[in-house]
Amino acid sequence: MSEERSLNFLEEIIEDDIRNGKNGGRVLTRFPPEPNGYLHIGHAKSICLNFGIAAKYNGKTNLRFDDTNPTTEDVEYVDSIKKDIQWLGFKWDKELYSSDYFDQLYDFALELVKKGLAYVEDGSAEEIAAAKGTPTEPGKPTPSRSRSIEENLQLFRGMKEGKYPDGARVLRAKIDLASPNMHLRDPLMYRIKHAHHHRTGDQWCIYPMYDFAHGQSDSLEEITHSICTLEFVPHRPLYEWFIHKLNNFPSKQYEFARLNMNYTVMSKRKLLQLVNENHVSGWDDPRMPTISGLRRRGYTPLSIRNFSERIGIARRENLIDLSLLEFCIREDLNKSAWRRMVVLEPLKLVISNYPEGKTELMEGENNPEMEGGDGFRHIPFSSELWIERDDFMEEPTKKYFRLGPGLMVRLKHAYIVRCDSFVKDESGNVSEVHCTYIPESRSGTDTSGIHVKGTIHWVCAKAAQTAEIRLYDRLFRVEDPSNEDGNFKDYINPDSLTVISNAFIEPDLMNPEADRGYQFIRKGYFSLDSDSTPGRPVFNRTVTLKDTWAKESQKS
RNA sequence: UGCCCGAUAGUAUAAUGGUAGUACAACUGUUUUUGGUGCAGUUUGUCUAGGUUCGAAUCCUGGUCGGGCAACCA
Repeated sequence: MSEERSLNFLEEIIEDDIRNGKNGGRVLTRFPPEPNGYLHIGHAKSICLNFGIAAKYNGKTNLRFDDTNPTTEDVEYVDSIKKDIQWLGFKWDKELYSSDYFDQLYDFALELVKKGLAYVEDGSAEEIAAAKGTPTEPGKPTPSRSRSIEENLQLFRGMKEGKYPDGARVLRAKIDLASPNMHLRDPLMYRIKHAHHHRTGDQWCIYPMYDFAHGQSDSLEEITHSICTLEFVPHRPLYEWFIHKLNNFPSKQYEFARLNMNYTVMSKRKLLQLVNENHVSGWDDPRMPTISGLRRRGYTPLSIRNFSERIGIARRENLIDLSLLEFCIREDLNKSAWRRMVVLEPLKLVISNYPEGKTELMEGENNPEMEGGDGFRHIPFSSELWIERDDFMEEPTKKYFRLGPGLMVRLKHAYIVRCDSFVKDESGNVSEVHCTYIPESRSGTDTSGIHVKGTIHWVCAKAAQTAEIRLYDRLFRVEDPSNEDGNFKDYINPDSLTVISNAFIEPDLMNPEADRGYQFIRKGYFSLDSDSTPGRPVFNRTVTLKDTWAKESQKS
């Protein structure tokens, strides 16, 4: 099942650890989101890595919500995160919360205070920052730094008991104010926040900071490999300092480069702005790089897992081509999506030698990539059809294989027709194309001996139903909106959404399956949107088909 | 200009001192009742200057370039 692939650097580390009998060969990872937003494709990379690597080495993965900041977090996010991970196809071992450890973390903090390794700081945020120095100048101690252990104990307990207002005091680790690593200049461990927490309610008014809480949570769970992104590299000495001073389980932190993708943004802060300022309809807008957005867009879990595998894991900054993601979903959907015919921009085609009241039922396989076609459906055919407007040219160019005066095409699953004439309306637009059909050329029983270069899709005008179709394009006009001058929102693509309110669909599509991918032949992959109502389907375009003709015709 | 991380085709990612490979993208050709898919092929690369070595993408030194770090965020 698994093909040969060289190991990434984390797998090498783990195989080394197993070989050396570290942790008795046990592998336990964790995925630790803060529940303050929806998961995006970058998180998917991390999820696939953490769950994938554990599974590969017979280990397990915990889901731990890093919920140490009550003012930004909410159960709405907890629920969406769980749903997204499950949808991607992963099962966590334990569902845990940093807030479950608040008592234990408080005890750890007391222990450090008692060891003289932490102290209560009275200075304001500004005073603390000023005393920290700069990267090129060492910091200076604040008056609080020399407090006695007894006094620290009393003040820290007072903080917990709610004796002080927000911002009045903090607990700091006593490390090294002259360290070249800014994170070691007596980092904050606890701050006062009289805020309601989504799980612990009003039980606490002090909350631990990330650097203190995260490592000790890893330790408490006996996480063996704590994998995070590159911006935490400078935090690692601090991660190790706390574990060492508390003599806790020695979890190890490893870092990899986060995912960046062109034509989108990937930070929660920016995604939140797009939602709050209504540049998109919500976190699950199909243009968003969120997992919920991709799901609604029609992406499959498999395609996202394959994408995560293909982009690789390394420690250098990257900007992945959107085209790779698109390749992954086409690859999956080509094999599974049911083919249907839909006309987005209609033009009437009249077959003059076809009996006027007659209807035939043509057979169309669901998926030609599958053995036996994955079943088939009936498609009504009659003398009047809708075809795509750009499948007719009044004055065809050399390599145009579609309809034009005198030209012949195959109507998919039906007959070959020859264009005899066309009609224009008052404003000069082509309104009807008149053809004759070749009766012996019917699909499957073609004895005409005629070979045509083009095949076009169509929908029977009498039997056609209508649907709303939403066409999506990239959300931003530029590859890396975060790195352009000015605000990233200045680079939003104004044409990222095109709505076709009345496309003609073949009748079978009036009963679409919600979780199925469809390929609208020659147009792209589509999936049913949750805005659909009975009798009024709405389809999202997941991705276009590759279109070498569009490329060719744009050249000239 | 303090500390840390990094640099291999357009984009990613392998090669762990011994033939620079793979995928996507781009381009050819071929097949095809989707200008899709499939198949075959082509183009494009080790940041730089030294050093070690029979041999360097890999090890060492200097430089250049890119990124990160001074939140009571994670």
